[in-house]
Amino acid sequence: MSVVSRPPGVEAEIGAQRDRSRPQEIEAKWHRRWEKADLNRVTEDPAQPKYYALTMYPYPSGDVHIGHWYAYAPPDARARFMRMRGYNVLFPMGFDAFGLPAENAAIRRGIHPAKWTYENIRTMERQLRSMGAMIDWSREIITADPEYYRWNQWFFLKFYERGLAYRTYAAVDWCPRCNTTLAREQVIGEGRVCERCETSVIKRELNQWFLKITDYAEELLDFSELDWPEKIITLQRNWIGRSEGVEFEWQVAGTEHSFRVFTTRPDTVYGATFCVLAPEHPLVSQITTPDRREEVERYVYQASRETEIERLSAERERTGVFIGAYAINPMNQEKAPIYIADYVLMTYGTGAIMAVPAHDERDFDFARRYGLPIPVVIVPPDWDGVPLTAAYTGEGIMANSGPFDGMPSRAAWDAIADEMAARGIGQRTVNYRLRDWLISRQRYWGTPIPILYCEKCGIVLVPEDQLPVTLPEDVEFIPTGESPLKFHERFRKTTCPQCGGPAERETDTMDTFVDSSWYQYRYLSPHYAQGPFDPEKGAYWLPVDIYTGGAEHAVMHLLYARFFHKVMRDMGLVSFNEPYPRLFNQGTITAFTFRKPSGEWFPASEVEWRGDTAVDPRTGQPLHVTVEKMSKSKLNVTDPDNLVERHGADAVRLFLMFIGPWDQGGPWDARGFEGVVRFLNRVWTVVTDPQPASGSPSETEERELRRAVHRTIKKVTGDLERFAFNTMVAALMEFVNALMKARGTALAGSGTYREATRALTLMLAPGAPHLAEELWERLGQPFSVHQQAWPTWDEALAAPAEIEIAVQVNGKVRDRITVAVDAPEAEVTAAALASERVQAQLQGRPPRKVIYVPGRLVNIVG
RNA sequence: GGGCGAGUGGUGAAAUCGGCAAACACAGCGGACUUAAAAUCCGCCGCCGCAAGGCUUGAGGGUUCGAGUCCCUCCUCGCCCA
Repeated sequence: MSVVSRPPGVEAEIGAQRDRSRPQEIEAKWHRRWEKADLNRVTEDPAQPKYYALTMYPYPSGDVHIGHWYAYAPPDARARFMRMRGYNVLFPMGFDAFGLPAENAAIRRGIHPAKWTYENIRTMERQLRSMGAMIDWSREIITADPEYYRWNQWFFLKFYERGLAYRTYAAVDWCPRCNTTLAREQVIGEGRVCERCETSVIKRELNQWFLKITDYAEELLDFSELDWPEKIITLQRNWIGRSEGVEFEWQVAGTEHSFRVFTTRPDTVYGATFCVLAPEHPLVSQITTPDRREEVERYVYQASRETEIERLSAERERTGVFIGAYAINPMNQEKAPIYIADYVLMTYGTGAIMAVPAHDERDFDFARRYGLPIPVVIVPPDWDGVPLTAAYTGEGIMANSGPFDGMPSRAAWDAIADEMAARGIGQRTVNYRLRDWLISRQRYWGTPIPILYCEKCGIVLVPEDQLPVTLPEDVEFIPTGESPLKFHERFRKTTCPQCGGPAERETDTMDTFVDSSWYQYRYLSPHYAQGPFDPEKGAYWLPVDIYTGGAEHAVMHLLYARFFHKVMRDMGLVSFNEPYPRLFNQGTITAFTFRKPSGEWFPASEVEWRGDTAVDPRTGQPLHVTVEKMSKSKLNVTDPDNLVERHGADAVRLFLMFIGPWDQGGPWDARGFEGVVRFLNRVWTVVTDPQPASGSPSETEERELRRAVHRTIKKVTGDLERFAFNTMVAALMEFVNALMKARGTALAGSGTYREATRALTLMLAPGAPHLAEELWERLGQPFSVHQQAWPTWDEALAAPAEIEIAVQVNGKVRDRITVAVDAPEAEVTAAALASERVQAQLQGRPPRKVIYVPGRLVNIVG
């Protein structure tokens, strides 16, 4: 069989070299010792500066796979580094334990969601321990614990009291597969699919609970206190979608009716030749003339069956129906026919628009289709007066606009807005794309919404002292798609705390993003009973110093948490403005994914490579290869257990750090893993087996090794600070290569060499905590390496005595000269000019200019 | 259609402030050790060229003494929005 290259994506046989440190033994040994010494227990210590390193907690899907390792090992290394630098570091972990997969498992396999979830959590805790993460497990939170979700309910009551939680009947997004409503943020992309299961969502009209995030829209647009990736900020800004405009009123001709429109282009108001109402607009049924009624009703019905994406699609022909009525343009009193069209949505703005065909693309298409006039009111700079072939949306000079003619459109924008305000026609408003946060979920496995419906008193809050409203355990899971809570009589039927009469509980549960909106506070005091967290602990630990996690949460979790935090601030629970002042996103680990010609997924673990072609070994059929996010359904999930078992957690940690920039992610490919295994073996060799030759090393040799030590400390320190884990590992490799050269020489017996191996061990501790601890012990140093001070460097010792300077002639390197590090400029340039190769290039001409970049190069311009 | 990001050896990548492109690895090639292989250790390893030398960071242009890095146009890919 001609297997040419090793299959990527599968953890192949890693060359059978022995791991010299025997990772299986030492890792188990140090797990026991650390546990016994309670090394990772963190307590508040006012004498020490604190550092709260938070990383996004996982959903307990059942196993820690390579993506979790990628998310947790590097931040753990960085947290360890901060601890060695003298900070009291909190690096907590918990589980986002509510959610649908647990419930689906219950329906499919008859396991109770609680049992499924808690068993998964136990497994994942064990795996996280094996990673060697410095997690203080005494602070663990599990959001499915009543002790936790009680505070979700408490927050809900507080939000309600502040007018930030409300119930309304509305058309909302519904996932037919998950059988629940979704928040707008959970409906993804062009296809408008469910964030969890990728099923197309539909609209349903239901009574639902919302949190009023739009009250904070303006403040959420203030990113000035955030040190976040620009990309996330842009996503949030676009999501919130602030637009400034004017809202004004149109009178329906010959009636008492009127409607309001919102426009961002008041400067084009004189060009409005018709108006469009959303088919759902309440006015439609009242102002449609009898002769148009039949056609209008048909159109309204048709539109109701279309999805929002169909209606908004740019490629689609704009259709609509004239409803027989006219509206009066308040600026020039002209009559404009009123249409309904599906491209106007009831959910955005006022559900009605003025249509300016000359200056809006969609209105232009519509006007052309229905033969409506397209008067130009903003003259494009180079316009020759012929009819427009496309809408002109830029700026220009006003025309056909009464008193505003001749003005630049930008100035007319304000002038018309002011005029409308002065005449009482309308006013400037700000419109947001952001909608309120829909939190009702028609599912069992979530936080019950603490609300009762009483025949007499209406909506009644569950009193604070009756919290938590606990989920009943004895429920039946039937695949009807309805929440089991609906059929649980004892849960549903209760008495009203106000009047004592019969009442029914709300059977919807909360979106799990409520849980994650404040979880960082619960870690501080996970069992605190007087509030969501102990304010004394908060005073010490808050705010979070660094938050790490995936970028996929940009407009979900990260936006909700900011909103939640601002409400908490307004409640007086916290005193600062942002929950996560500093954020760093890691990339996604993807995987090679294979499909048969039939389109069926093919398990990545069974693929055979023949050259560059992936084939099914049973049939010899070539497979279609793509790179996808790891997912069980795509059969491309790699789990690192094999590698961990064989080479230890340290090797897996370092490999994941080494493969590339952490914020970049990339396809998983175990080729290259041997590199870190070899590196760790070499570390073991240089530290435990120096093999000194007799005699004493030269002063230069010692100085060079010392220089390597200090240079490496500087490099590794800087790299860890800026999350450059890949170059940190590279720097350590380089350092070990230097030690490898010193090994076996007289240098290996020197104090300098011992200093170097000591520094190496300390610098290895964040990335490879087990091996570092073992080496530390073997160096005869006191337990624990993780409680040592991070090594410091001396700039003078890190600097070389002599440096090589590139000599360029007209920007091209022609020679290199070696000079003393502190050589004065004149000396360096003189040496450069003296170079034979430079002279050859200059051919006797005097240089016109000489540029000297200290320590780097001399550029001679001839 | 709009916004943002990316494109560097056979491969993963490095170059932190406009200053020697390719650090560190993987793969490959050669050598030492070995009866042999693996492992290990040492060396070579962008492209063209016997060499001298020339060329090279998606393509083209510009700014600059000097551009992977800044600016413009275009191509490809990714993400988000429409």
